[in-house]
Amino acid sequence: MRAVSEKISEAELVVMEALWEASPQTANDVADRVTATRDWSLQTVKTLLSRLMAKDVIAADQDGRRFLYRPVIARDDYVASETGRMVSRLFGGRVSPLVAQLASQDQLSADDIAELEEILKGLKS
Amino acid sequence: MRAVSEKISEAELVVMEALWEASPQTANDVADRVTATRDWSLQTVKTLLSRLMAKDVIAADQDGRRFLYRPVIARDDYVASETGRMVSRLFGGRVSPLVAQLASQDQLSADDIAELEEILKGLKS
DNA sequence: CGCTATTGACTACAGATGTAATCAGTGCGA
DNA sequence: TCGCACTGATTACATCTGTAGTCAATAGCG
Repeated sequence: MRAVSEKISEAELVVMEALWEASPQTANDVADRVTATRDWSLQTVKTLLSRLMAKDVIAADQDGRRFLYRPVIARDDYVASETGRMVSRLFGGRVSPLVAQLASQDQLSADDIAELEEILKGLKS
Repeated sequence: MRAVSEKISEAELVVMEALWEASPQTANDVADRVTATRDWSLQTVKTLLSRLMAKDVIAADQDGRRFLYRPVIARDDYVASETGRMVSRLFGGRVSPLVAQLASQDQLSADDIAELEEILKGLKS
């Protein structure tokens, strides 16, 4: 729904994922989640939260002397916009070359193939 | 084949695309192609060529007092690696959620669907 | 009631990126 | 032969990004 205007950097995305997993969360909660994967300091996570606030992709509600952070954009919306950008940048806006590409790289498991057939069946109805 | 190690930036990619369209080309040729889409100066294009050289993703052969630039990595390889990164970053490495995503956004044309069926048919054999 | 621990805000700083301007070498035309 | 135009190399500089350190306010403990 809401367009994702500001660019979210690689490091910022890690923080977004933590917030998409659960929200709202305090800076400490987010840092705990993030440090499960990345060796970042608490300050680093806080800086990234600030930058995400500045970019208006997350918001915070005061809770005593701390803030509870939450995403403003849905993960689905972000994924949709990123996917669209990539399809247009790399595949001239066509989707099937993308799938052809993945197929040629042997990236498709048998399960993937079965699921894709299901999806297509649904679309043809 | 050759792994795409160095990160290619947005602006650099525009120059890469020009070289993938045709190669080898002089800096001026590249600039001409690039300025069809972007309002960049010749110097900007030359800087980007230098940076791509430093990243070893293009090479240049001397031709008199100028250079003839050419890509070192194939577009297919780049596209494959970028696609893989995106699939793992956004879709947990699974391809079918990607297609499901595109389907849900009505990004799939009838032609796409037909082509996808063809691709799947080929894979099942 | 004053001190300390907690928490957000501000500052830091190097490397990447976008976007050029300027410098310097050299081959070609006058 | 000499200067200029053309071309790559070097330098410039603001912004973004990654990764923190430090400052300042304040709420709760002793």
